[in-house]
Amino acid sequence: MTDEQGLRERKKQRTRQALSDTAIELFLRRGFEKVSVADVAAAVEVSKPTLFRYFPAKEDLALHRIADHQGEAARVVSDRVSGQAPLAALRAHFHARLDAHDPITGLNDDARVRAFNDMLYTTPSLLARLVRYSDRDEELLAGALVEAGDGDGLTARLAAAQIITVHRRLAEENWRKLAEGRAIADALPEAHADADRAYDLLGAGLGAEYDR
Amino acid sequence: MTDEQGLRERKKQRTRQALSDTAIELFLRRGFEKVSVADVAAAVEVSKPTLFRYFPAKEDLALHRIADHQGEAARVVSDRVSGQAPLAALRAHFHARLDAHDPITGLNDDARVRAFNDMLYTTPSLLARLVRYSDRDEELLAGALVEAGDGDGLTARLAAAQIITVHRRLAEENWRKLAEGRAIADALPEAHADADRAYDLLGAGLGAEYDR
DNA sequence: GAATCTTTTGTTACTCGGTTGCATTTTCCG
DNA sequence: CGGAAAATGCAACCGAGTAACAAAAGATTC
Repeated sequence: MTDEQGLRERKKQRTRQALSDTAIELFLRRGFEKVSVADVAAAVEVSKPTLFRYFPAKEDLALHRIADHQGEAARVVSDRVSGQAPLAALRAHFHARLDAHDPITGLNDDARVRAFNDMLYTTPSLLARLVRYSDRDEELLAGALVEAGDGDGLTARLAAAQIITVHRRLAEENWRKLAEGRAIADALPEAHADADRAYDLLGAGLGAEYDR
Repeated sequence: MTDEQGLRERKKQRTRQALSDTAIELFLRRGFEKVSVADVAAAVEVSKPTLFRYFPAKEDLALHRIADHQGEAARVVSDRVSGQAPLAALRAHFHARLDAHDPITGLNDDARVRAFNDMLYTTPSLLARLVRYSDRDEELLAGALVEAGDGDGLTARLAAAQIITVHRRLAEENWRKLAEGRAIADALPEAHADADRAYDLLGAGLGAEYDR
C-alpha cells in the first residue's frame, strides 16, 4: 500500500525537498539575488554539482512548488462536468481558487506567501522563468481545448494563449492590490469582479470596448 | 539641420552599431550560445566592460533591432484616423506588416531573416528577453488604449495583454510554417486568414467556440 | 554476507556572463 | 594650450553552470 521505493529514492526526495525548502528560506530572508547557490548547497551540506543535478537552474529552487500547478488549467477543462463550456469551467475554477486564497491567484496575505510573491514579481529572472512555466501550461491547455471539441488547432492555441495570459495578469493585478497595502478582505470582492470582467472579455471579446 | 552631435556622440553610435552588427554576424554564423561576448568584443576591438556599457546583456546585442519596434502597437492606436476603432487599426496594421513581409510577423523568407528567427525562437534566453520587450510594449499599448477613451484601466491592461500575446503567437505560428519548409507565397494567404481569425476572436471573444 | 554492478556524490577545475576599481586615454570647452 | 569630463582599457573578481574523474553508497546476485 505504501509507496516504498527503496532507500535510494526516499533519500533523493528528501534531499530535493531540503534543497528547495532551505533555498526558499534563505531567499525570503536575504533576497533571491543576495543568496548564491553555493550558500544553498552549503546549508544543505551538499556539493554544488549535486544541487544542479536536482534543479536545472537557481530559479527552479524557488519555483518548483509552482511547477506542481503545471497543467492545472488543462485539467480543469478536461475534468469539467459534461455539458459545461470550457470557459465556464475555467471561470468557476478561478473564482474558487480566489476564495481559497490560493497563492497562484496572487491574493493571499499570509506573510510568507506575500514575501514570496513580492520576490517573484520583483525579480526579473524569476518572472522570466515563470513565463516559461506558463508556456508549458498554455501548450497543455491548447491540447485540452482541442480535445474539448470545438475549434481548430489555431483557435485552440490562440484561446489558450489568451487565457493563460489573462490568468497571469489577474494574479499580478491582485498582487499589486496587496502591495499597495490593501487588506485582503477589502481586495477580495474586487478581485472577483476583476476576474468576471476578464472572463467576460474573453468570452464576448474586446468588441464592446475597442472594436466599434 | 543635420543632427551633428559632436565627434564623441558619433563615435559612440558607430561603436554601438559595430557591436550589434558584428555580434549578429557571429551569432548567425556560429549560433548564439557558441559565441562568447569576449569573442564579440575582440572582433570589434573593444574591451569586455566597454561592450557591457553599450548593451546591458548579451541578448540585447541580438535584439536591439527589435527594440526599435518598441511601442509600435501603441503608436498604431494613437495615430489611427479618427473614428476608427483601436482593434480595427491594429488589425489593418498587422495585415499591412504581413504584406510587407515585416520580420516581426515571422513571415519572411530572406535567408538572413529566417536564420535570425530560427535563432530567436530556438534560444530560450533570447525568447525570455523578447518577452520582456513585449511587456514594455504591452504597458505602452495599455496606456494608448486608456487614452483612446473606452474602458477602464483594468480593461485596457487586459486587452493590451491579450493583443500583444496574440501578436506573439501569430508570429510564432508564421515562423513555424516556414520552418516546416513551406514557401512564403503558399503561407501568406494562410497567415492573413490566421490574423483575421485571431482578430475575430479578440473582437468577438472566445464565446462562439468555448463559452457555450 | 561478500563480491559486484549501478547510481549518486564530492572534488577540482574550468567556461562564461557580468561587475568593480582604478589608471589612462580621448573629447570637449574655455 | 590646459584642464574638466567622459569614455576606455586592464586586471581582478563574483556567481551560475558544467565536465571529468574518483570515491562512496545503495542495489543485486550468489
